Amino acid sequence: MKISEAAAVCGLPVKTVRYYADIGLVAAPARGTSGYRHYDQAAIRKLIFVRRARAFGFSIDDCRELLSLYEDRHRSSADVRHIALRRLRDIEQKQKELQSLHDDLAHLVDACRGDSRPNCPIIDYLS
Amino acid sequence: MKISEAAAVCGLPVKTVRYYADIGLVAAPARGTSGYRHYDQAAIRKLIFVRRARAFGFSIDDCRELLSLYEDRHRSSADVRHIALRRLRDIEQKQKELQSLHDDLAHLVDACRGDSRPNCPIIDYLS
DNA sequence: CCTTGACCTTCCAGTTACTGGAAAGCTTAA
DNA sequence: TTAAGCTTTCCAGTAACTGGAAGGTCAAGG
Repeated sequence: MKISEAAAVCGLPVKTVRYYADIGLVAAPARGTSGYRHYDQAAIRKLIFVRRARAFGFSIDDCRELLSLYEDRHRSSADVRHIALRRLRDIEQKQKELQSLHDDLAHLVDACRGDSRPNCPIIDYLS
Repeated sequence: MKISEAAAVCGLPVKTVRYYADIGLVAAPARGTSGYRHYDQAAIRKLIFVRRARAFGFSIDDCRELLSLYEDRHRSSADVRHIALRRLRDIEQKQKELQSLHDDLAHLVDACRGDSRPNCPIIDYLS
């Protein structure tokens, strides 16, 4: 499979697939005489795996670790769980931050008349 | 006030204050013969304003608009409110995304035994 | 056989909002 | 005077791509 077909099958942009090859995340297994990258089923599976992991917000480095665990028949599920739990804590942290931002900002937006006059609690708060 | 004092007063890193000057967000009002930047009270107030706006997650470009509204005695509060509402919608969007990420990931982490065996619902989900 | 268009390659630059660090100039206290 | 501690500019790096240019490859149609 050439890169555009592989990308289409995996649901990733071609540029991204090439980028993943460049950084050694998911290498193309072979190159023909043309110099074109060729992707086999194993590479396709890895690309899909990475797409799903990225959708959870795992970093590229996390994806590297997850991929190597994915490939490792003797992995401990504890290692996988550890990475996932770390990401979960990150998400929860961000949720808390967003929640207070949201509440504060919503309060200000609510208090602002939003008319043609200059008086504005939002500006007041930031001043 | 030289830059390090201004930065300390505003609660910003020196590097950031210099960066804001470079990109024309908050310019230093004057330079002495030494070439040092000097900050007056108006500049200090702008820096603090920007710090607070950034804490709400407003982009640098948003900060530019907010600053110019802050400076404009003839502003309409509607313009301020519009920018804030846009940011609020962004926050809400992100909250929704994080919520579903959280739920899905929490479910998987919960289902994973986290022991020394390779069996792992997290890996299964990503495969 | 030639050309055309679609594909592929590499490489460079830009994105966001800083941050770190090097090399050199200024200031001030001892 | 000299050394510490400020300041300056400039360059590079961060995360994870994305856009675009210049040029090589391939398959089909005339």
